[in-house]
Amino acid sequence: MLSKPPGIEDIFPDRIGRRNLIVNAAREAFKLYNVREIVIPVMEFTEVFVRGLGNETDIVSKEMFTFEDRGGRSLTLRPEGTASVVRAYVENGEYNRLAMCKFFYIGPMFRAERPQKGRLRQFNQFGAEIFGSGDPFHDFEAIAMMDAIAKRAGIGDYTVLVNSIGCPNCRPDFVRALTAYYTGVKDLLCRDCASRLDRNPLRLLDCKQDSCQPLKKDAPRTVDYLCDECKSHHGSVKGYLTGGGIAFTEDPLLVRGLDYYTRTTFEFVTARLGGQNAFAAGGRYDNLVEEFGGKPTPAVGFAAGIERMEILLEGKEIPGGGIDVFIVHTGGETLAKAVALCGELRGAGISADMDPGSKGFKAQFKKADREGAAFAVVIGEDELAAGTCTVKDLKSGDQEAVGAGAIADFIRKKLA
RNA sequence: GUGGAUGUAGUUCAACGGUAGAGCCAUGGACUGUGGAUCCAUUCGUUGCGGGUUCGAAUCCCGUCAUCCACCCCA
Repeated sequence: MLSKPPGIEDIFPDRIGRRNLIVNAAREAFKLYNVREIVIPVMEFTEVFVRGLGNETDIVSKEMFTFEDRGGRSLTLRPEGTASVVRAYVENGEYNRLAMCKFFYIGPMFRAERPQKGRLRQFNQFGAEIFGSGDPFHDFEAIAMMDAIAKRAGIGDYTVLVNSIGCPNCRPDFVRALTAYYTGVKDLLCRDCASRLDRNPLRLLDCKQDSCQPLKKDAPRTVDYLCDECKSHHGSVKGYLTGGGIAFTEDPLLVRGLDYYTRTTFEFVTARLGGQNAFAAGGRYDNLVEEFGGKPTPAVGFAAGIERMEILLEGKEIPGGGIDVFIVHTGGETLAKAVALCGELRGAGISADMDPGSKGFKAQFKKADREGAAFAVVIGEDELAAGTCTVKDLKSGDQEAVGAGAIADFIRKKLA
């Protein structure tokens, strides 16, 4: 039997209701926040991600699906959305000359990781990017937007973590202090942290090893090293959040794995995702547009994992999914009538289905029930003779005869 | 990339080295024209795959693949 590659899944109808709930919540919120959809390519020249995310990041150095096209150019299946949106924005003269643009995207991302709970090789994200403003209001807006989406989707018990990792002016000071501190306690570090010290010192703060936890207590804090501008920016973001009624927790240990972030970083975390704890995250990236060859343009954005949000919605009743009408017949001439009625109802905007095979009433009603039909419409010998149909409300069990020509209207009224 | 666990019917799981089974689902019947409840019946398998040990392997061993979980990393 043929099978799918590891970490890639088929999503059958039973999961679609839950996904739509999430995606619709996102679309509604984006509309409310005046954020417009952009469809970005599923693959880019590899350079887009190398330049965008940073050569040293894990994503770029070992998690990308990269291959050569027929012309020998290196292409990569997108591991995230921001780099593509920035590339598209910079490349498109019509949009990048506007003072401000807000975009959102929805679609699959690809990372060659070992799959586990909440972590797939092909997974879906939606995300938003706000270009053209360095104002802390927009940092707030990004967080508030994601918060609104989570709430609309019905996700509870999560925490919003917020931090500032400074800018190119003040971050080097912090990294220097951090490196100095951890070099001093080098012997106490776990294996992974020893390599982080060289590779990516910021991530030392993110270590989950028990033995490394005590070391964090005295480690330098990002917020203590911020320059005046970053400090005031950070303060304003927090002020907006408090004013906007968004509960958040300051987390000086929050650093992100991508190189492009500046100043604000944030994560939406929960304890219900196993080894993974974030279902959405983002931050400010004021230098990326310029990095991509655009004019200096501050920006802020976030991305959310749809499958992770799905996990948080598990066990929740998702309404809907049933059809309006299932048509029951006895074959022969009644089958012809049933087919005609089925087409008529569908044409009238009423969802309808039937089984053309010759089955007993019982089997057909069973099927109507399983399909979640609101009504069963019976066309049998009796109805044929009388020129009527029997309409049964499957919830109440009530049924009544309705003239054959008036079914669509009758159903429509009942559904309203 | 590292580590651990697990692979048996559509699904959830049983079966001491000795005939592969049950619940759920599905299909049909009880109910000749009425679903959800109940009862009854029926269908369903190369025991993931490949080797090995054995008179005999779902069971033990080796390999492999897959899944899950954790690390790493990230949404």
